Amino acid sequence: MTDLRARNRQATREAITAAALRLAVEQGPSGLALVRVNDIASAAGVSPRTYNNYFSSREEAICGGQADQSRRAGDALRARPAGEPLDVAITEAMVGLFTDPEPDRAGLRMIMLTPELEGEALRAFTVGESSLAEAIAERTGESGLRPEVTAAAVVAAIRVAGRHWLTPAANRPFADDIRRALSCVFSPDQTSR
Amino acid sequence: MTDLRARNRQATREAITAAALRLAVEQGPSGLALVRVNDIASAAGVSPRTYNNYFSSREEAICGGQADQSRRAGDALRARPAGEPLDVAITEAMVGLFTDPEPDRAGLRMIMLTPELEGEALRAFTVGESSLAEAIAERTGESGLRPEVTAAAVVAAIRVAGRHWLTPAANRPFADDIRRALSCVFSPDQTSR
DNA sequence: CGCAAATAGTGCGTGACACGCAAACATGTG
DNA sequence: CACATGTTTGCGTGTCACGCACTATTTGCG
Repeated sequence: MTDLRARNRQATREAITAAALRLAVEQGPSGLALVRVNDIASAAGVSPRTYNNYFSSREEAICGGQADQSRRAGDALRARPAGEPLDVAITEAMVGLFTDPEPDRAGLRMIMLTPELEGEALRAFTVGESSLAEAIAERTGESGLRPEVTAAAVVAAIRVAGRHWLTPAANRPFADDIRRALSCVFSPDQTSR
Repeated sequence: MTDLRARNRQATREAITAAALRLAVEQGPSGLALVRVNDIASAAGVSPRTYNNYFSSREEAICGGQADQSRRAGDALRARPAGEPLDVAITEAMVGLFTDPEPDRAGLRMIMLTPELEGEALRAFTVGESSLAEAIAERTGESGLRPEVTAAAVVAAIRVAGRHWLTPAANRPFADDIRRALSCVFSPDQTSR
């Protein structure tokens, strides 16, 4: 097992992000400003100063969980069997990563649909790009632009899928939206060329 | 012509973004914190309070120009001849939009490679997605996920292209990188499936 | 085991900042 | 020329991020 210190650190980090996201959801997108640093810190059981050792803005704390998840994208792809074609490997890896467990609608809605969080939310998804790009490069043996572009396109597609999944009235599983979005990436429209 | 008011407003906005970016470039990525709101405002010839009417953070001001450019993505695509295949229409529209004029390397480097600006930089590029998606939907007659995913993938590819163009030693025109990146989007790797 | 070094948590102080408010000011209209 | 609408500005306030110094906890080594 890893360091006790490392585990504690991870635990506090998660406590803070969880508290931050929970409080933000409680206040709703309009009342984001009412979520004070003090509240987050005390809800997480740490001092405000410690909160600030982990995150340098409320936004970052709120989106921290999403960022952690995205960062695992590379490992998720590496966990797929080697023989699998690239497109299905990526698709299944992303479906597994982002729907296990099925995300909390309220939380994702807060992160993705609150204007003040837009920048941090994009960052949270985008931090996964580099790790995913590396994993793609390893798998395909390619280097240079293509793995990076593929990774960026995949992440972008998942973002769009998330937006659609949050659309009211739609009650599909998130996996469906991810699959549909990624299929747009892997087989672009040929008819309208 | 449009309102005098509207033009003045636009002029002030541009003065502020220009001043903000210039000062940021002067200090370099490490000294971003030294670029004070007061400096930006006085360099732009407005009061600090007015600066704050236009932008609610230094980061937003610095990246404002990039955001304005991205917002024109939809119009750029609409300006392409109707008969053109979608992929070349998008490619040429984006090349035109982002290389006329050829961007300032120092400015783009500041925006794209400064960690504290990452969130805003992503936002700046991403604001173009919706307008581009609409234009794609108009052109193809499709609706739903595909236009949005395509737009998001295109924007993501351009971001990657920008990163590569900023790579030291490479002295290609930006247009080359954009074309290469977009071709990865429009014809994904079929060999490694 | 016990001690020294490394690392994490905390309190305090400070400078900067975003924004509400209300008053001056500019611009377009009948 | 007056009136309505939109813009700039100064001031005051609450919040925040972070440097610094100190304490507590964990770790590795003799």
